[in-house]
Amino acid sequence: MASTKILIIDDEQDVIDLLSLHLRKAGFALSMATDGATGLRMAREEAPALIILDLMLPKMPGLEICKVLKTDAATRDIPVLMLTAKAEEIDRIVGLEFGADDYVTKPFSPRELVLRVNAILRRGKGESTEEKKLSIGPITLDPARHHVDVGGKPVRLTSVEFKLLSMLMRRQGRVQERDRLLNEVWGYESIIDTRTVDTHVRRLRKKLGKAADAIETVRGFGYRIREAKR
Amino acid sequence: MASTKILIIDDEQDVIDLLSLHLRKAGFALSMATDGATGLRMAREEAPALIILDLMLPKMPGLEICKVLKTDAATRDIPVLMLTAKAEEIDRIVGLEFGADDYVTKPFSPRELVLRVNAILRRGKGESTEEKKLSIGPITLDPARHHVDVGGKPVRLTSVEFKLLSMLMRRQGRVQERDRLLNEVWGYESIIDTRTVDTHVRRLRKKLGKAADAIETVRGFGYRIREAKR
DNA sequence: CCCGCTTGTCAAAGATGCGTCACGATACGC
DNA sequence: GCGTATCGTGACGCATCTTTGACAAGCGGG
Repeated sequence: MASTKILIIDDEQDVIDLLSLHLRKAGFALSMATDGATGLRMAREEAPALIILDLMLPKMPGLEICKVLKTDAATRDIPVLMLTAKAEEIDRIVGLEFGADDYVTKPFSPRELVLRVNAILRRGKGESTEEKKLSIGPITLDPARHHVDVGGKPVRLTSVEFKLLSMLMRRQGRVQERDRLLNEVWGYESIIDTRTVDTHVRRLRKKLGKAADAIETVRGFGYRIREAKR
Repeated sequence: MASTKILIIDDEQDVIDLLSLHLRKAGFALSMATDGATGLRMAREEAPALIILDLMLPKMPGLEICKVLKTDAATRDIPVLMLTAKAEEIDRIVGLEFGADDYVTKPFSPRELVLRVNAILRRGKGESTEEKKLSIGPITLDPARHHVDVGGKPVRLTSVEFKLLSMLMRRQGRVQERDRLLNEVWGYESIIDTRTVDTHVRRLRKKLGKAADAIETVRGFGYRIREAKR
């Protein structure tokens, strides 16, 4: 990995130190900015491969910066990884579509962060793993538009249901055990009951209607989605 | 799940008891150390898959231990899960970051702890040791998707049957005696009747249909699976 | 401020798998 | 060929896991 450059925009020195440590260890080159204006300038000038952006910044809010980044042609294609304080903010980011490519909630585990960074960069190289529509049987899922339909008819899913379904579809055929789903769908901080997964699976099945049986129960392990038939 | 080893470094007996109880129940093998020096030694000698480290230790502070662990080449790659007493310390830990991979604040919920442990271990495995498909004769077994088929046709196996089959297939050609099967399929120290193995082998054969004879009985010893013919 | 939607929790009901047993079948030693 | 040890088979009750429906708290919108 020939030193991919990452730009960090954050005002807290602790966080910067932490990020630096682990990202350096992972073999990345770094730039830092402690305020939004500087961050934007550096993004344009240095053309980093990825930007890590704190949602809470003095003066200019992170979302605003993200918006600008995604508007400017020079920086539009640079993936943005958001740092957010609370899990609740996640939905707003995803929902309002400010263009962030991923997010990590504070406090985060360093390992998780590096993993995400790598994942995003890999995505960029692979040229469209993320934006691609997924479809299995009659179910079609469009990540970009947060949209799902079954047999051509649109289905309204809630945030959790959507994440759950897209997670299952991305890993189609492979069994996802409950706690894994918890970690990936509900995020790093969750301490919720694993039985809750069942409830949401049930709601999903209900909404999927005739395609409900696409989600198979693997007793003693978890759930998986039926393989696409060829 | 063949007994992954976890090292606990903590001086409070209560905490150790609590951790032991739940981690054992979750199927892990454990080692314990009540002080830092011993902990470090054991980490080097036993090469555990994960270390749970209390931040507050007599004599040597947890952070110091973490630092040493992350410096030593022999232990550098072992993930560390920190136990911290107060939420306020989180920021300091994150800020100072001596390389811990995750942390849990006391008092912690057992469920949360086990969840985190599993999550960390999964991460380590995820990228590197991608589970390989196994196939012998007409039988194909895919660990990732919990799927088996015989001559192209899928076969529905239950949890125990699946584990039993994959164990036999991993050790193809070699005879597996009952006790051994009991230990690996049913987990640590199982107290079930050895005849039970027969029952499950029978069920397996039944489900495998025409490929049933792939499992050979070795009278007086146990079972083995036929070598792959080429 | 109220209302509806979303979401996590819980308990009861339902489904499935698992371990055990008894008995018949088979292999092995003599 | 006989007896004994070992293995295969089918049935059965219990335990566990999953499903289901209902409920309440939280949040946002009108």
